[in-house]
Amino acid sequence: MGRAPCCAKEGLRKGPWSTKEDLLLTNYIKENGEGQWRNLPNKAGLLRCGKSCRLRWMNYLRPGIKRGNFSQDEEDLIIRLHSLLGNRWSLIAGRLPGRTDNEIKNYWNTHVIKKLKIAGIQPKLHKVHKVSPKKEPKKKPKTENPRKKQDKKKKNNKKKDQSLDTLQVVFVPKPIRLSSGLIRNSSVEDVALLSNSSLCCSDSPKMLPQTCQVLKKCTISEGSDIHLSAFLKSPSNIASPSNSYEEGDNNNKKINVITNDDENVEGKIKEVSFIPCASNLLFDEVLLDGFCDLSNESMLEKVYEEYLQLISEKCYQDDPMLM
DNA sequence: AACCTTCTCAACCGCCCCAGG
DNA sequence: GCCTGGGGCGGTTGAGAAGGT
Repeated sequence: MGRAPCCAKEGLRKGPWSTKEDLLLTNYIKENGEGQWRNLPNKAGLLRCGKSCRLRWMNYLRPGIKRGNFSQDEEDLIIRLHSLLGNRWSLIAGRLPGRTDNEIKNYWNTHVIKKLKIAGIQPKLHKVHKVSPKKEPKKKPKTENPRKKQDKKKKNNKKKDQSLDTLQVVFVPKPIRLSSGLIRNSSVEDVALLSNSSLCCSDSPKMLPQTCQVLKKCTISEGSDIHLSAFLKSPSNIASPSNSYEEGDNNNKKINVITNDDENVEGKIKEVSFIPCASNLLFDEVLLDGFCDLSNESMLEKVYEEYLQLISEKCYQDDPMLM
């Protein structure tokens, strides 16, 4: 049995939204708030799919949406965030107040890529490591139509492309979802990977997540609730000199930390700790391998410095929960 | 002016995660 | 543990606009 579509497709309007529809949607949300998108069209008197309503609201009608051209600062920020996060537009959008993921994605695809190419820069390839590789994708019931056929074709091409990519892929860590409470509870020295706010860290400029360059692989048992924290550069607090393997039973949490053998890690890792927390962090593996350009340490440091500066400028000002 | 090509971006689609039953 | 619905995300499309010939 297949999953029911998000809404009955028959008789629904598609395409550009009219002013009247916008008004209906805006008024309804003003009165009743966001959410319940599935039922919203009926209640609001709209002949639209719930998803379509959500998209329209999120991308255009929501208060505080910034329209128009991107400033140079915004563009720089996008480029840097993209180099760190890849195509995770929602994360990038989270750091650009008033900009939506869709807008940033469009801007990237139409403007930034072109600019980078002209400048002779090959935008970094990113591939998000799958959270649960063993999980089979859910099969949908097939009702062949031209669109579906097209999609199939696309899918096949995509598969082919991915297999080609695997040799030159840059792995990006899967974002970790943390509740705001945990962020507040964490030490100011912590460096945390957050889904909602991308890579985040303390406001202490010396606490750079330097270990990205030496941390080869973290394996966390499935279903672990963890808080990845405190990657600090400090010669006086070395976990282990060149190859670190830690296993601990912290509320049944199994932790393996393997550093890159090829790298001289001495003096770079103070601590790698995983603190159980209330949020649901479900992943098998975080790969930081290739996350940064290992061959150029100074460049790495520079990028992080810039990033941290950006975070401190943009993130903490706009995101009180991270304060 | 007419036609063709390229570009832009709003909107759609399928997939996935997560919470709740 | 499985199933289902809600919601969110990223990739892609295609109509209209802009530019070129």
